[in-house]
Amino acid sequence: MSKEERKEAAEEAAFSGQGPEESENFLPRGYSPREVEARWRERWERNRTFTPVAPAEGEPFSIVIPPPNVTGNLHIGHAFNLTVQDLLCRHARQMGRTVLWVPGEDHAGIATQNVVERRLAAEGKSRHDLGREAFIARVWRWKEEYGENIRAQIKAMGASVDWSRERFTMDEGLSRAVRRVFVRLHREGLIYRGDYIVNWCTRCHTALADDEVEYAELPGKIWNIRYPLEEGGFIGIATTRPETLPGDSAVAVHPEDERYLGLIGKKAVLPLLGRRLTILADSYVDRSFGSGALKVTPAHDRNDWELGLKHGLECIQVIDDNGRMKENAGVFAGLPKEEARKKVLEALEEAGLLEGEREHVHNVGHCYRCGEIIEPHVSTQWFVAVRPLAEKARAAVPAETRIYPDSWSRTYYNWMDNIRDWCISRQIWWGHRIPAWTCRGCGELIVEEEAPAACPRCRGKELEQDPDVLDTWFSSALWPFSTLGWPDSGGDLETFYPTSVLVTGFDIIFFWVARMMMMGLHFLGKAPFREVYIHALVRDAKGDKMSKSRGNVINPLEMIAKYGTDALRFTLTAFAAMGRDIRLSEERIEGYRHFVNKIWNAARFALMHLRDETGPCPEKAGEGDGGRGWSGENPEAGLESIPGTHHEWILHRLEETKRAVPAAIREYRFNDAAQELYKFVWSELCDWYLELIKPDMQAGGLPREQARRVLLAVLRETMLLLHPVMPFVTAEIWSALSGFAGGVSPDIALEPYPAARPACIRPACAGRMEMIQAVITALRTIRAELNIAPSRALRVLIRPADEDRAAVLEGHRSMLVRLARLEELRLERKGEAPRPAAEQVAAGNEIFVSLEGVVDLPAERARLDKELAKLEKERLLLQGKLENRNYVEKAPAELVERDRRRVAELGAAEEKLRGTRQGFMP
RNA sequence: GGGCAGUUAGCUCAGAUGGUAGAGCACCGCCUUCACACGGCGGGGGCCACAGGUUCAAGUCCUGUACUGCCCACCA
Repeated sequence: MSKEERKEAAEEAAFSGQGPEESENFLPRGYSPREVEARWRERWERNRTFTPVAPAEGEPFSIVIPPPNVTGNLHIGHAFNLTVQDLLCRHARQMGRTVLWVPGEDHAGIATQNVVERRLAAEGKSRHDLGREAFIARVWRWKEEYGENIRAQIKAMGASVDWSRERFTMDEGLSRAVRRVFVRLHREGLIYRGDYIVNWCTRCHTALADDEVEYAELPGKIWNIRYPLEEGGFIGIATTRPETLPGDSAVAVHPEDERYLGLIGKKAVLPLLGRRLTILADSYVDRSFGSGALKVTPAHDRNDWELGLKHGLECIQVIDDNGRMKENAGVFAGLPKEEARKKVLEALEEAGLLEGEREHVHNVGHCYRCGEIIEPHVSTQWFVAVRPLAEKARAAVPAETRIYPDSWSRTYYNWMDNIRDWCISRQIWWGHRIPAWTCRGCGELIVEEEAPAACPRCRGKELEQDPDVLDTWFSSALWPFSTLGWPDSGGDLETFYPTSVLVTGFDIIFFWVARMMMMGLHFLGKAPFREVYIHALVRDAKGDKMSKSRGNVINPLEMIAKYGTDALRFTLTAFAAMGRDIRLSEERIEGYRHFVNKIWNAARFALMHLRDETGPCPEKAGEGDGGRGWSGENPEAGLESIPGTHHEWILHRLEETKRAVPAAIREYRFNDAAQELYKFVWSELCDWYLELIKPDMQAGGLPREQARRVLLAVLRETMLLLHPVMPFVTAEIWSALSGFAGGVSPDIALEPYPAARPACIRPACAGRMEMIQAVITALRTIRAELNIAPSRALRVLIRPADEDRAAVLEGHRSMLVRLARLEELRLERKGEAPRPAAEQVAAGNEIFVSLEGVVDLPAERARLDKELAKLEKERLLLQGKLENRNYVEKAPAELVERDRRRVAELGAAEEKLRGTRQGFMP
């Protein structure tokens, strides 16, 4: 049977549940995440496991979920985000804190509206065919229909959120909060309405905030155009947008530009239209770019708008909100702007005013929702004057809120320092309608939380509500307190605000984090989070940012289906230290699925041995109805006094891991936590400890009882350590183990973090174990490199380095014999080496493996040469160091001493090996 | 233009307070050892981008260079 065939056969057996062990054990042979996860999800939900009960003493722990788009799909970024939050929540629960994790969804104004509009378009209709009310009703239906989708996906990740507190940005409570905030800011003069040049999407037909515009470099052209001067001659102007020419209201040059000094204050004539344009001076103009003269079009360029304000220029709109030329564009009226560009150029050409063109790459803004090129557009919009809010928000970091990693603080400050007023009105229908009404009678503007019955000034009844809705981020900005009940006080708001930590990607630091800080501080007087953890952004295969609407999302559900949620979560956790740019590879998830399976099988092994044929055993996995002790005694008591280096060692390592993991989590070093766990479980518990107790298990009697007690304790606590990262497999195993541990809770999610056992911290013992491991590894290496069949037992002489080591090795004779497969082991400090023999030095001990009957002299000679070279290289390196007087004098004495000992050891080892090699010469 | 990251094994990436380089996958050899072939044991593979500097000692600190990526601003 080939390797492949065997693999297939094994998979088949596991899949069909027909594995050879099936009837012998109560955990199936292979871990099948699908079934286990469904069962625990259902159970946690049914039992409301994650609804916090009355706050215990001590500080509660709370997180509000970054709300995903209600009709969106979970992408890998969400999966990562959720994993981190869930890890923190589950860990905090273990630490005894009252934990609230609030779930919810965002109405995602433009994105959701776009989706529904696309649907309509497929039916050949537009939103205008339905009318506002019917359209909104349709979006709500869509939301009801598809909202369950994202909810199920959050559940699939194992997120321990409290579903009884789920919120939606458009639900009644949150909408009330939105109106309250709007009205209050308006009364405080921090919300105002005005004309402004905004980023306009001619397709979405709405204004966009600056950070909703995405820039992309596109090849374009710069045209040089001659503007005739009133007094004769020309002035050369460079432009990338000739179609805006009809909207020019001035020409600008640099005040110190010698070429144009004489022209300042004079007039130029606008080509094709003949309007007189003042030539003004402003230091904004870059003398070195183009001709150094600039046409000023306040209505269609951000910078020109600023210039226009400064110099009191006329603002002439020539492109309408659909991207077509208006009537005042003369002969170009009615043309789409792209057409107009061609026509303008043709006309200039004809008039002999086009001097030339050249290639030019420039950054063009695009709508982050639909990708359409953004048109600067002057219109009446609502704004938040954010300066006063931003000052407070800036000062709160790091005093009130610490940002991790700290480097992001700088980005945060930078943004706060350069902040511009926030345009919050959007010309769409899906969202929070702006609570402002205009009186038809007297024109009074009324801003109220609820629709007023009549105009307070003229008593008129004809009031018209502002048609616009608020930027989605406006309601998002209130999320940390609106979800906790604000504007009502008390309750959750009192208990859980400020929240403990916000977990989010850096891509929405400005959109969201900064604004939550501003609103939280302004309305509650406290920053909304004590800490902000900024994690890496998961990008798609090409390294592009994934976004809700761009459609380049990767579906983690596929990964879950293939490898299980725990494998995905562990992978993401192991990734979580990289500052940025995560590109998730499927192979890696697959690799960690092996880890999950390894854990599962370690548990199967334990259960097999824990089953005491003289005592009770649980009936079934997953139900854990045992409740009876497995051998009468409290299995946890007196672990530290169980003799046996292997027991002491694993308990010692367990204690170290128990300390290291929370330390890493506290500092958001999730990858370190994952690595620590991985190494402990696989390389130590499975590779060594489980092998070491097999003889104990076979021996029966007291050794077996002792091994079982240690194994049970270690495995249970290991499950607790793993649980925040891998909730499902640990819950299942915990439940299966619970029958052996004296009637404890079968739900690991409610278990406290294991208490430290100071008596089990024994570094000296760990050192002994490591020495034995080194000897065993040396023996295995000899076997492997000399191609000695695994079935062949070895005859070995070990010359221990000293009496201490001799005693330790003697004390673990059976361990050595078993794990290195020996048939004879002599431990003699002066023992005579067998000839021929393979030799190796491990931890100072000289090891000889008799090669009688397995002679492969050339192989052994080659091996010895390799070994010698390795030793010599290391020795020379260290000797070089020690010959350096500076090193010897300045480095810590213990380090120098260590190196000296090592050199001596190496020298001795080399000498021994050389001696042996002599014997191998042909 | 300004700022910030990254550059470590074939690939994807870890390497906190400076002390002889690690993981996963891939690769090579042996093994159907009674938890696991999603496994076991062993192995090969890296002058840690480059150039200087600080230090007894630098992947790790400093300066500069070269690529790559991101963020912010934007030049008509």
